[in-house]
Amino acid sequence: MATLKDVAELAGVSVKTVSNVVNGYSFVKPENERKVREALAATGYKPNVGARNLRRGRTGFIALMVPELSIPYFGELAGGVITAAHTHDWSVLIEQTQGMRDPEVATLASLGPHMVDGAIISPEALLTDDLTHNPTGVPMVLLGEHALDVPIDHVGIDNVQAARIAVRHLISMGRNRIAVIGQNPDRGTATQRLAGYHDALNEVGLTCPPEYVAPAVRYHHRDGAEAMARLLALPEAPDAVFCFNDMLAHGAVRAAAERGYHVPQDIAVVGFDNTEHSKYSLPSLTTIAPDKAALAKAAVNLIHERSNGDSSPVQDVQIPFTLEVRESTTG
Amino acid sequence: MATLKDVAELAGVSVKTVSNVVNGYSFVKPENERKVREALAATGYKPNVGARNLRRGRTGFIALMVPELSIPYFGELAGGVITAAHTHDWSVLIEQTQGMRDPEVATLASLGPHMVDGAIISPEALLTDDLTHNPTGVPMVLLGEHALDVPIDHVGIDNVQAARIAVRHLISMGRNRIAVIGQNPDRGTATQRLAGYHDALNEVGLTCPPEYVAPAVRYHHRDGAEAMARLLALPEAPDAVFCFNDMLAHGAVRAAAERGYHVPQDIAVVGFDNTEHSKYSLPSLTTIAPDKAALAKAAVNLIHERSNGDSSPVQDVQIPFTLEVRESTTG
DNA sequence: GTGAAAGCGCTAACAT
DNA sequence: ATGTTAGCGCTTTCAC
Repeated sequence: MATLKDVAELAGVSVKTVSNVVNGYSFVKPENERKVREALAATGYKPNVGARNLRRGRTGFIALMVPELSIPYFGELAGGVITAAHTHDWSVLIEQTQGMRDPEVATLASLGPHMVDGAIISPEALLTDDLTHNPTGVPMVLLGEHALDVPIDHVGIDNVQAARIAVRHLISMGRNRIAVIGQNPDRGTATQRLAGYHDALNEVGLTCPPEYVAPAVRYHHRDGAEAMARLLALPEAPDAVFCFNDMLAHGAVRAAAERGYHVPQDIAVVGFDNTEHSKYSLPSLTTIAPDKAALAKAAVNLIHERSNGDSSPVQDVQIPFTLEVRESTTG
Repeated sequence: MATLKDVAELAGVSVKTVSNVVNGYSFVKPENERKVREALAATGYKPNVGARNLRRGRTGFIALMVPELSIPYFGELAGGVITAAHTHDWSVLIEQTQGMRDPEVATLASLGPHMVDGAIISPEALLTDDLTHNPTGVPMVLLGEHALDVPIDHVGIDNVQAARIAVRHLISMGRNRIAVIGQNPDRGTATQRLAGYHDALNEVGLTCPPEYVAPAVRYHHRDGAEAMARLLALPEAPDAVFCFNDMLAHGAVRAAAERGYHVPQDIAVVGFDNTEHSKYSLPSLTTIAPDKAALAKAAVNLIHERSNGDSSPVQDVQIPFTLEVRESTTG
């Protein structure tokens, strides 16, 4: 592999001159520039990014920490982050945690200024204590979960408001026995979505029996299916369900269908995340659609500003969302 | 950030000793080891991976190039690659190409020994010419598409055989007007799957009218839906469709349902890839299920062997697969 | 405008 | 068993 020195020797100039040409710095005598460019082409020189970054004190990478890339929401998110990162000349390093605390802590500890210029993390089991002191030493932004008392930038949507809108929609469709699937005291977002749900019910004087709040540890299809099965076994089954993500919702729809219930006639279902598949499922899924591209872009930009020395107060960026009304609530 | 030198000074020993302790090399006097460990803890030392790798002549990264991470198959694949890479102390850098040739070529060109120790690439539009001379200079393995005359390791499944098994299944369910969706002369895998399809038909003396071979440029839901719409508009509509991936299949199922066709009663559908969702869709999808974890592991191991100097002949690793029989063909 | 040389943090000879 | 030192490839003062 050709180095700067090789090119310099071939061109008969100093390393500095070659470096200048490569980086487009200062003025180089046209003749020298020509010679350098020829030598560059002849050797097929490619800069050693590692060495360059070692010298510059930056790494050229940002890390993205997610539970699992195989979950469509995180796949879509990661795609957006990669795209956004490219606009700042960053490559993206992806780490998976399975949504478990130990891997999350370990991943954070393994990150550092030597490895990445920043980290975008989507924690699932991390405790507030784990984050009171930024464990990475690089700019960090939190996605989704929002540990309130933590001095770290956050990007997300207004979960309370989003949940309220989702449930209002169900009410407007004439439903009044509305359940939720996904309650989980360890997830801040779940708590927020539950609050929005209660808000919407209260607004119209509806109440919610405690057994209508179905918990879920993971948010996979299976969990949604199991929760739905329990809800439908209740003496008075709900006529609508608000699920805290799309996978829960698809699992719930399937469980309903297996028991002979029609969605939405017998029971309406709303999801959260608007993953690609929800537009094509049978029935297509009504769901809260966060602007994922904006989310990714905001997170990356935040890292960029922070790594350029921006030390303004901790930010909480709100990303817009919409309610996509589809067949699972309108038939 | 504490450096090796800082730790050495604090512990009152040389950098070498600290380095020895950190890397677990040779024998260190117990007393020194203790002092070093204390200093390590006191300074919160973390090795500068960039510098270490610069010195070692490795980067600690492998690249994974895929069309889009938002496509579930690639999300699942990427998850597997990250997991497998960790067993060799590699972090994974993911690049997206949108399945277009220019970004694919550009990405390959941007990779190099300075950036990554190897690359796992899932090309979609790359031509044989782009690969006759490994453009990265690092060990590379091709996934899926298999440009036959290229001197690069390949990992994948036997597409001809898999397609044959899928279509045989359809035949065994009593179907005899079997169409395919996904034909694309630019994709080697499509050609192979089409061959398997024809094989299966020939085995039982069935023929396939040319209009039963529906092309698809991209392999998204929409493309499957459009293709299915055209097939159903045919004077003699098919009674089964073999789709070249699960997204095409889900799109096709939806298009059929929108036109009042029941799957599988009126038309059976088989997919390819077995993405997570296919187990929970309505109807659940019969599909070819490659062992994705094995695929990822094989690809990473190949890179590992090659980067350790293995220069045995080009390999083509076959990964096992199964046919998952579900509701879309058995109702 | 261009060259010489220092040094980013680390590891591997080499010396002790 | 431990210290000293050169150097990975690059950028960047500082002279010229």
